[in-house]
Amino acid sequence: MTEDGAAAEEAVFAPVRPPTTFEETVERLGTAIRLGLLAPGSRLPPERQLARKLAISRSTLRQALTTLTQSGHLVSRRGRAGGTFVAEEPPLAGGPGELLDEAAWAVLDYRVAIEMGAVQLAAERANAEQLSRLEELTAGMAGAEEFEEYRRFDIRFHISLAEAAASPRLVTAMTEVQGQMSDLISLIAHPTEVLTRSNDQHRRLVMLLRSGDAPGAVSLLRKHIEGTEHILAGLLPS
Amino acid sequence: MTEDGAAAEEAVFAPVRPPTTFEETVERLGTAIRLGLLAPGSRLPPERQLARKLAISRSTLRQALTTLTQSGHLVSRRGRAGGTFVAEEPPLAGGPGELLDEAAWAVLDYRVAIEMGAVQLAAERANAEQLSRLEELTAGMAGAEEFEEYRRFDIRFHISLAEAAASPRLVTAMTEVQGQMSDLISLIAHPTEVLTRSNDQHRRLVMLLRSGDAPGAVSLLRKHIEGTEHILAGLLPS
DNA sequence: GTCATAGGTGTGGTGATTACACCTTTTTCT
DNA sequence: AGAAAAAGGTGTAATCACCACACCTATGAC
Repeated sequence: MTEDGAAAEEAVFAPVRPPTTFEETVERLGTAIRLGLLAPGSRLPPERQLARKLAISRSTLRQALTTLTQSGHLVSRRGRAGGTFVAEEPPLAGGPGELLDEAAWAVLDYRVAIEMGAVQLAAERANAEQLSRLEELTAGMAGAEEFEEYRRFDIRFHISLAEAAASPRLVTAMTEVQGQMSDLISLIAHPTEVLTRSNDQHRRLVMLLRSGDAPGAVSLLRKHIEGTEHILAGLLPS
Repeated sequence: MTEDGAAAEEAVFAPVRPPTTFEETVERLGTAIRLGLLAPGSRLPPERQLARKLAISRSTLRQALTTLTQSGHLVSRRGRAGGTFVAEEPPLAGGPGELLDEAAWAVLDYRVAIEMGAVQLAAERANAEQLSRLEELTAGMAGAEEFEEYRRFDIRFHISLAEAAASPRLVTAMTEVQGQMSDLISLIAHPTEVLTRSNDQHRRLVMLLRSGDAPGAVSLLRKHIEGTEHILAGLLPS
């Protein structure tokens, strides 16, 4: 009883490795692009202005921009009407034979938490406008013809869920989760039947949110997530 | 529709400010001590060894240890049987008139997510041993005579929940959440009736986990958390 | 054709972090 | 008593990330 679980002790003495500002910035912008939060072709704010928003020096920001330019996420044009633009066809997931270590799979548990929390709070707080937006996104998924298009709507749907929860912190967490998920998602096939069924769940979820049925919404969401988990379970490395 | 919610955009361009290694280390160890994860009087590993575990240089670790020593969390003794020890009576919360800005309250939403996720997964995965430990902790709370003692058991209960979910990432997140919560908790009074009622919920929660009733457990937990939230709601700064 | 607005470049300085060598204190063992 | 061992305590120099700032270059709008 005086003994704590081993997991807690491990967490305390686990390696400390804060990311550098440069790394964080690449991660932030790169994720936003890969998730389609920054639309292809759209223009970023001018460097000096963006540096101020991010509260970092222009030099560091430029390091990040250079990295993302070299990786094909961004293109920059000089001159008066120039600027830094999101590439028309940004690279989607990591490289082709990307290594997926055990750590990558740990997101799944974290995802359960973030999504459940978002849905619970959305059921309590979402306003009509936010619910309409969620509905629009399900319509978008229904009309999508390629998986990539579907996936972009799907990502926005889940992030919008966090927005409907009116919690900036959950929006950040959800963005992070979706970014890490996309590596895993790219591993699996997506027959249209699966997508259709998945989108049915999205629609029913919105209905439950409309009626304020938090337990129902949470329970449905858990099932929704389990779908992905079961498919991925067959691919586990260990 | 091409417009994204404003919250997402804000999250992308929000200030980037990664903590330093020194700050992270103080935070980690300090939180562990304040939460009672490192018991008063217990001994930390020798500096060189701890530095290796944390994957940082001894110099940086020593900066953190010095800070925590000056703040009264640690004491160090020299000589062969010396070492660095957790103080017998470490300072609990932040200073007396600690400033609680709006940011401090954002934890509450994040807490909802982490706790709900932990409970859901615990209902799915917890083994008998872990459930017994949770029960022991409720017994500890029942027998506690001072609030501080109760609170220590309470913290361990919630962290053990995350351990029962078998998710290291949730353990880390839960530890972080509990650490940030403790500033808020210290703001409110705790009559014994409230604590008793709260612990009743703990016990019922364990029962639901035993029976594998995830929806029931999650729903109860949400109510459990709401209790704290409602009390705190009256103290909001804005 | 000029000027405003953008990206591109270079310099120097500061603070965080590291590696490494060495000192001091205290217990334990012979 | 004396030596060895194990711990914390100290100092130094190198490196790296980040920043502020000044300046150059390209180019579209008027």
